[in-house]
Amino acid sequence: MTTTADSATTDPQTDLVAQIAEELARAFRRMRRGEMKELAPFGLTFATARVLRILGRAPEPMRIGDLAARLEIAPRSATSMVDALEQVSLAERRPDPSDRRSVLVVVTPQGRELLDRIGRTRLENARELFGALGEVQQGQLLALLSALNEPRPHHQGSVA
Amino acid sequence: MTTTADSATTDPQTDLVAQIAEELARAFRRMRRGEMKELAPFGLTFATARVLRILGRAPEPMRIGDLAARLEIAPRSATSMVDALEQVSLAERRPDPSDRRSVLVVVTPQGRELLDRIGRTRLENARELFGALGEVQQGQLLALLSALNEPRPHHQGSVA
DNA sequence: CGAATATCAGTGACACTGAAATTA
DNA sequence: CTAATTTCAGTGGCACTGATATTC
Repeated sequence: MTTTADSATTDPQTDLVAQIAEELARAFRRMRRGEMKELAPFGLTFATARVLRILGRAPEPMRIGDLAARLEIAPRSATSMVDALEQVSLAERRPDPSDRRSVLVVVTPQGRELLDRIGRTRLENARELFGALGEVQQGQLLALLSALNEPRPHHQGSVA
Repeated sequence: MTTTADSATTDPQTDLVAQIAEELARAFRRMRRGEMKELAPFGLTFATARVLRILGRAPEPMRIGDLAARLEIAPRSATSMVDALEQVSLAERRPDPSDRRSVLVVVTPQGRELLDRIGRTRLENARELFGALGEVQQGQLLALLSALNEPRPHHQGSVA
């Protein structure tokens, strides 16, 4: 398997993954651009809205480190995200009673309210983008993307 | 509207499109991060590599404006991209003989050479990511993403 | 003249790393 | 003391807008 193509530029397999990469990037950019425009009036960006959603879905206040892990970004970056949310009163830091090194982040009532609103906005935006697909196709797309993102056995970890 | 918004609403029912959006973003970030690491040694970034590929595929030298349109970015941004490529001698500006307002961008021999190399690198990276899918599934994914990106008439109201 | 083309200047978004402070 | 957690400081990537030549 993995018929390692010698003629990389003419291999159909090559073109396939390369094309997927292109289309994936394009879809993401379009989605991001659209959402940025929708969210701006609410004082949110694409990234901060995502953070707010994640915080809102969390069953309990999250620590910065956990948030970073969930977002797949560096802890320092999570700090800045929380800064941004706190600055517009959509989230708040609280001391963690069980560990004074930690900080717990909670969504404020305003944050809850906004989440509800942007949930609908986002939905329309997403429908605009994904509306080209029928429901069955949407399901397929979700399944395929989820499969991509699923952690799977890897050789040679990038352990430093 | 989640009036009974209790804590543990992970809501697997949160709209299909919302989940697609999440997975799409995740896949993009993973891809981007992986490629950035691969490309850095060559003095390229995710975006400049894309520009170089597009220039390399063009049958003839591209004008900045056309490049911007192809990239779906502002002309001013395309200028910066070309700056970056020119700075590392992978592309060059040329006067457009037919219009002195315009600039034509061409890939240098070094650029060609590098394109060939990163083509292979990129392939490995993409296989790493998309390898979770079989060839048939890859084809499906490409078809679905392409359908998303296809320009289509605006519509109000949804299928449901 | 108005329109198109590219560039200059400044900014915003979002991620990174490395170093420091606090606490376990 | 070592390790974990967060934050500070600085930087890199990549896009944007508005203003400014230059040329059509």
